[in-house]
Amino acid sequence: MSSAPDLAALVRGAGLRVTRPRLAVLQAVHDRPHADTDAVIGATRDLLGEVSHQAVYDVLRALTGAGLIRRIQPAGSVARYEARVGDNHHHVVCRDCGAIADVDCAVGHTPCLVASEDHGFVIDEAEVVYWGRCTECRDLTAPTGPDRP
Amino acid sequence: MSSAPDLAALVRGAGLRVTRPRLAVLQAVHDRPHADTDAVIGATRDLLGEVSHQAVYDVLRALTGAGLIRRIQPAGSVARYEARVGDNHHHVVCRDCGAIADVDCAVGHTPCLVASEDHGFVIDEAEVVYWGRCTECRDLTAPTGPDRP
DNA sequence: CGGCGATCTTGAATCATTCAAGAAAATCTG
DNA sequence: CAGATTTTCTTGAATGATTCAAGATCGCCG
Repeated sequence: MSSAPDLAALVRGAGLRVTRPRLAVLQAVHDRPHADTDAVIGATRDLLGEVSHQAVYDVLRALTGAGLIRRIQPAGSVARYEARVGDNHHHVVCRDCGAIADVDCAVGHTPCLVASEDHGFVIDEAEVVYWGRCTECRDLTAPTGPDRP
Repeated sequence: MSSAPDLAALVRGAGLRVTRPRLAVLQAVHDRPHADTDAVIGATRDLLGEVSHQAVYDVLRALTGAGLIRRIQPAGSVARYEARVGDNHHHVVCRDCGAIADVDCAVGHTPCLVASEDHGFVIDEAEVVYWGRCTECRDLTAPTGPDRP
């Protein structure tokens, strides 16, 4: 009695069949923003019991295609998913541990959406990734350089 | 004889030993911007004869670490490399064929470099990927929808 | 011209993701 | 509500980019 009915409505509203795996995966992604596939599989099993990893892969693809979740994949990382869709927001990624946090772009609502030269491409999305180091990783390397000969 | 000496100077200047594989890989990346690892391996072999793929992987990592080339990896793509470094430029990526083109950001020199909220992260780079469809792929899907029931 | 250490070769391993075929379940229809 | 139909899930295996590891080779310094 909380968000379960909402999720079912979301799934059905997207033109998808409502199944237990889909509800559980959607719930998991809602609960754990930026979780990778493996984490989603684990969270889904916590909610549901046994689920094949293939089912989770299929569901993630279906939900992504329906626009209910968003797939993000910073360079060097595995696929991650988030349920915050529809708004224009971007991500900060830690170069060391891969941690991800949300940020709203500083430049108005449609940041950098106009490329200086589009080479004939029809652009529909501008994705921004801020690279840096999170607080924890910075603290680890700052005091004593562990290994850099 | 044209850029060979320059490349050697570049490699040495970066504090790396000058080897034939390194020169060839650097040349290959200069010649083919946005080539993936496999293409770089092929181009390198055209220049050098036999080279192990592992050597190319090692070299690409070394050159990337030294800042002589840049690794780019749009979501869903394998690693690609380019020799245009040091300037602030971004990429347009075709959702269908994965083609990549360079673009300079429309917003001044440091586009979106200031995140509205950095969550304590120390940000050192803002990477922008424009997603869309290239001219060819647009022409392919527009006239007659091949498959979309 | 050695010698040391970085770099290349060879060959195998990893691991996220995908492919494939059959079983189970969800929606539609009568 | 049963039956038919199509989608979705399960099981099990394959793919492929990238990495690991150990030994041979080669660049660079003195």
